[in-house]
Amino acid sequence: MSAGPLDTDFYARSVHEVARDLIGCTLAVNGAAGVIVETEAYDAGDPACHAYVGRTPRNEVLFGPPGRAYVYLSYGIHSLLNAVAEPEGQAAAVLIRALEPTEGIELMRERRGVGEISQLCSGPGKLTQALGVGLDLNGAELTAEPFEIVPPAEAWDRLEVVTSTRIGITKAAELPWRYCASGNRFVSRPWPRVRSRAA
DNA sequence: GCCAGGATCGTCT
DNA sequence: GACGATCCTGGCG
Repeated sequence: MSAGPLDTDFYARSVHEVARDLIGCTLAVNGAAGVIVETEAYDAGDPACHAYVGRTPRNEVLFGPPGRAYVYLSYGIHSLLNAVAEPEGQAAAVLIRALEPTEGIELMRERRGVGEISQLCSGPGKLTQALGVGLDLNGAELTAEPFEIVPPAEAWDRLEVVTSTRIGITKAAELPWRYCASGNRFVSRPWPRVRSRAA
């Protein structure tokens, strides 16, 4: 694939394609980097998408041009990082849920306060802390500093990506819009919890 | 190992 | 005034 970073056209496609193709890409920011191993897609007609209720000051970045970062505060504690997708006017985004750490490991350890590598970026709230990504980056372009997102060295075709239901939401939770690098041990959870007893 | 509960605050009703 | 696209801790088996 191309050697350079991803450009805006990459993001101006179906959010599901973008979510799938981000798997295997390397995300670098603020002196640390990792390979994206888990994402989730949220599209405009999706009740779980923040844009579903219409345009508000909080979610306006979702309605803007693709290739920007949508960062918001979750549970009053965690910053969650999304990549805005689809052409401008189509409010959709990909939640980055987990990374396999590759560079700046020590810096991530300091920011996270934990030593175990598998605990540095194995969750949407964890990876933003490890990368030093906060609300100040909401609306920033993912195609420019301080972000750099580059495609995998190997062709996308050679990466095995599995899909499953999304995690941590109550609305439209049954939609299979979670994408994971198959067999990767740095995902937030190997597989969604299966309900052991039927209601 | 698994699960229940609490932390904490911006956003919307 | 209620509710999260989460994470961590503590209790129990």
